[in-house]
Order: sequence, then structure tokens, then C-alpha cells
Amino acid sequence: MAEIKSGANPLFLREEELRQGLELLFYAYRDFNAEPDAILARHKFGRAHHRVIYFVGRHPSITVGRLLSILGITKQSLSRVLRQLINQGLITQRPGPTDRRQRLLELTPKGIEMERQLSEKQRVRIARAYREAGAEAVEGFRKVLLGLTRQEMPSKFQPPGRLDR
Amino acid sequence: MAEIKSGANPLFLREEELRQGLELLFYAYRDFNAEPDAILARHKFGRAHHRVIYFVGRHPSITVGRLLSILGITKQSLSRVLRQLINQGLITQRPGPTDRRQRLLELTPKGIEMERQLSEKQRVRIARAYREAGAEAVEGFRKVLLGLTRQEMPSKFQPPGRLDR
DNA sequence: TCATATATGTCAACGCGGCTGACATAGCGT
DNA sequence: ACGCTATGTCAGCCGCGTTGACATATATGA
Repeated sequence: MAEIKSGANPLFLREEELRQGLELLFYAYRDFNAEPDAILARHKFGRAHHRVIYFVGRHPSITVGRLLSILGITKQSLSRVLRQLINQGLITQRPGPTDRRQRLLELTPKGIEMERQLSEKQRVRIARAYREAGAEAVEGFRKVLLGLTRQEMPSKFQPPGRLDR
Repeated sequence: MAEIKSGANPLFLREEELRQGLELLFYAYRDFNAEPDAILARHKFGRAHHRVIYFVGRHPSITVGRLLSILGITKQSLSRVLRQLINQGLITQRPGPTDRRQRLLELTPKGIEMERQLSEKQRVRIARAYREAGAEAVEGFRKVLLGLTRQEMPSKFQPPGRLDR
């Protein structure tokens, strides 16, 4: 009888293992965003703003269309938060040099500062987790996450353009 | 000059590494929920329903209060989705045997079937990622996620917020 | 040059799922 | 009998997704 738990039923163990992964991801993601959320709330922003700030900081001069495809939301949704960020002076737009229909997005100094504050919390958290787990574990972490991420969705291979649905 | 990229500036590399982790987590979490989301949508449910179904399945006879504390949301929020799940016949309640104020939650057969459908997608996905990455990588994955998760911040007061997105 | 396609923006309406606050009820324990 | 607890409910607010329709400037190809 003890075998059922101890190994005679590998399917059961496997199931448990998978569920653990599931829950780990759930809790980690949640805790991981708790600190930035608190900062954002003080500025009357939400996670949507955080993501925009992050990716604009990550890819300076990004176009609106490219940002949309990264975020995977509609232009109407983006428009709302983007407008607020621009009004608050965190992001600026300028016409694309070759294609003047484009609006290239940039963080202002104020935006850069905000980005730093927000991601600092997360960087510290990740850094600690990395340090505690060790280099090898980090490699595994990345491998598994990558495996969870990229794959299939045959129709998902859109050329960078035509981002609206 | 090449040193700047190749290692003379370990802070830069570290920063990159951390950002990668950040983004990996973001994309993995998103893609990881895409398939269940599609199923849920067909039943007019959302992620909140998924989480309730999942945790009731995971902890049969769970009390409402315990579920609330796991989910980290208010009773009013839970109430809405729980009511729907009960009305749709996926979850049943019964009074606690010793404390009759409690409502113990259970998945119905229909609820179990739904749980299976939903988590199957994610289990398959995790299983594939695990298999491709190897046992050692899985160990690292878990270690790092755990490090990201349980870790208190000085003020211990984290505003409960949205779990998704 | 003119027609069409693209990049972006905007208005309006809706849905989900968080939140707070107030109040209700049943049952537990002293 | 009383207060505390477990749970439920009503009402309203907000962030941030969605769809659909339409507007404008610019690019581009026939």
C-alpha cells in the first residue's frame, strides 16, 4: 500500500510534480508583482502602465505597433494607458524618421526614474533568488521557462506589421 | 572596448541576465494561461473561475475562508464567481460537520471534468517543458521559483490585487 | 497621380474581476 | 444572553481587457 505513494505509481508522482510546478508559477508570479503594484498604486497607475514603461525602456524608440504586438493587447487598451503616461510626462512620442506615420516612443528622465524604481524591486528579488539557488539552478530555471513559453500556435507567426486583429 | 560587452562590466551582464529572467517569467506566465483561457471563454468563465475550480479540486472540502486566504481576494469577489460555479453545477456546498457555519466546497463530477480539461492543457505543457529541459533543470526551476515566492518584505502588507495578467 | 493600404488615434459600449463599505444571518463559545 | 465568527449580499467604483466604427496622415504601388 505504501507503494502507491512511494513509487509503484509513477503517474501519481508525476501528476503531483506537475501540479507543484503549476502552483509554484502561480505564487511566484503573484508575489513577484506585489511590490511594484504598491508603488504603482501610489501614482494611480496599474500593471498595464508598468508593462508599457518597462518595454519602452527596454526598446527605446519602439513603435506603437511593435509595442502592441509585444503586449498582445488591442490598440484601444494601449491607447488609454499610453495617453496617461504621456500626459504625466513619463513617455514622449516623435514621428519616425523614415516613416512619419509611426510614433516612436521614449522614456523621459522622469519615466526612466519610474522604471528604475519599479524594476529595482523585481531585480533585487530575482537577484536574491538566483544567488540562493546557484548558477546551475538559474540555467534550469531559464530552460524550463523557455520551454513553457515559445512554441506552436502555427498562426502566431505574424510578420511584424498587421498587428490589429 | 570589447570588454564592455564581454565581461569587464559584470554589472551590465548581471543586469541583462536579470531582465531576461523578468521577461521570461512574463511571457511564460502569459502563454501558460492561453489555452485554459480559451476553454473557459467557451463556458463564459474567466481565470477567476479557473483558480477556484483548481483549488477546490486540490483541497476538497475546503472552507470558504481558507479558499479566500489562498486566493488573496475579498469575499465579495469570490462570491460572484463561486455563485456562478454553484449555479452551473460545478461546485457544491455542504455545512461543516463540526462547525455548521462553514460551507465546505466540493467539485461535482461535472466540476471534476472541467478541472481535468483545464489543467490537462497546462500539465501537458509543463510536462513537455520538463522533459525537454531535463531533471536537473527542473530542480533549478523549482529552486528559483521558490526563492521568488516565499520571501517577506519589511512591511508584510501586500495589497492583494489581481493575480492575472 | 490616384487609389489603396498601413500606422495610429479616438469614441462608445461592454465584461470581468479586483476593491470598499454597509448590513444580514446563522451558529459558536463564554 | 451576548459577542465573535463564518458566510452572504447589495451597491458602487475602478482598471484594463474586449469589439466595432470611424478619422487622419502618410506610404506605396499600379
